[in-house]
Amino acid sequence: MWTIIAATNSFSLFSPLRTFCSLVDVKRTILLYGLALAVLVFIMKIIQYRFWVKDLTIEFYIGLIAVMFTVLGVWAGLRLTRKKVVYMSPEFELDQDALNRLNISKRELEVLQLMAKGHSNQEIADALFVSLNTVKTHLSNLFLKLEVNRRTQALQKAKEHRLIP
Amino acid sequence: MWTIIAATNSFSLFSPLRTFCSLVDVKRTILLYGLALAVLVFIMKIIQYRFWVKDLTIEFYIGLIAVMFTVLGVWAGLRLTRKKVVYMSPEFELDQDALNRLNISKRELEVLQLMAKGHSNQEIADALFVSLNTVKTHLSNLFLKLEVNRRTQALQKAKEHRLIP
DNA sequence: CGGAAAATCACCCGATCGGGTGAAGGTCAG
DNA sequence: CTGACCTTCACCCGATCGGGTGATTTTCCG
Repeated sequence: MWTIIAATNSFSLFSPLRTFCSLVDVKRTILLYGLALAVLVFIMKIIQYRFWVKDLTIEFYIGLIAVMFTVLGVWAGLRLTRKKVVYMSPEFELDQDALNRLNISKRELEVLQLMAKGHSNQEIADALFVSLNTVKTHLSNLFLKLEVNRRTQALQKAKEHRLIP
Repeated sequence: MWTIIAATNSFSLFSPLRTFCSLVDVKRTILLYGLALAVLVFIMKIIQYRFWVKDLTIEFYIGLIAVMFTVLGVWAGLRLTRKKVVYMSPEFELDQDALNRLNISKRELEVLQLMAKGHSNQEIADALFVSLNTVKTHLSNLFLKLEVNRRTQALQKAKEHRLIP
């Protein structure tokens, strides 16, 4: 669970990694379903032989199976659709036109995205393996292109232009 | 389905109304579970008498019930937690619960909202007719309550808590 | 009424940010 | 090849921000 969230945070730009995580989810779900069936049969055997009961009512079986698979269904359903919760803004798509219109370079966009996450200039520099001065230069150019003079204003404008979620 | 979404959208501030909706949801879920059980028994009867089969294998029963209640579980789970999905809608509404939970005062919220618009501390002070020091105090308290130490991080957190759009 | 919480303001200090200038190397189209 | 553009980095300096402490007044609830 934590790894999934972390991965989503760190690599939200990489769809291949996201697909990989989903596959793992499905696999785990299938495995757990099999496990549940086995447990179910095991419980029935225990009940039958442990208490010398040969014929439990059909209603009991139905109830047992129903409860178990309802729980499993709820769990699986939530797990397989948890993406929607994590991604918070489902239908965000980078406005490529705005990028061209404002002449914002690839590197500047990266800095912008990290800034939007609340990182300081030093943290951005560390994340991109460049010096603090470089980040400041990129940000200065960004502020010029966005026609702002504060990072919070930049975030506002960038959101309006659909450059960040 | 659509009515539920509409209701959740329109009245997300009114806990009583939301509770009412939830109760309706639960009631409907219980009703549908009963219905499912009835349908299940009905299907079994049909299978037994329609095809002149007296003793279906226990595995068949298990499979049938499992599939049915898995589907039902997924459905119920998604339905009862659909709130999270609804929250993603673009329309913004202040989360009053979060305000109380985080102990954020009215004045602090005003400062937060102005900060979110990209204003500097001095501009916020001018807008609220208070001194720069006051704004700084409010922001310090906000940062404590939001557990951040930068205004951009505060914006992130505030957005997560649905305190700002 | 009394106390808790909120709102207001002040001062200090170090860290960060914003703005300006300059420069070196790489890429790529004309 | 050459010029435009991107990327990288450096230095400087003033403004702003963040954090801490302390204080007074106002508001509001028990």
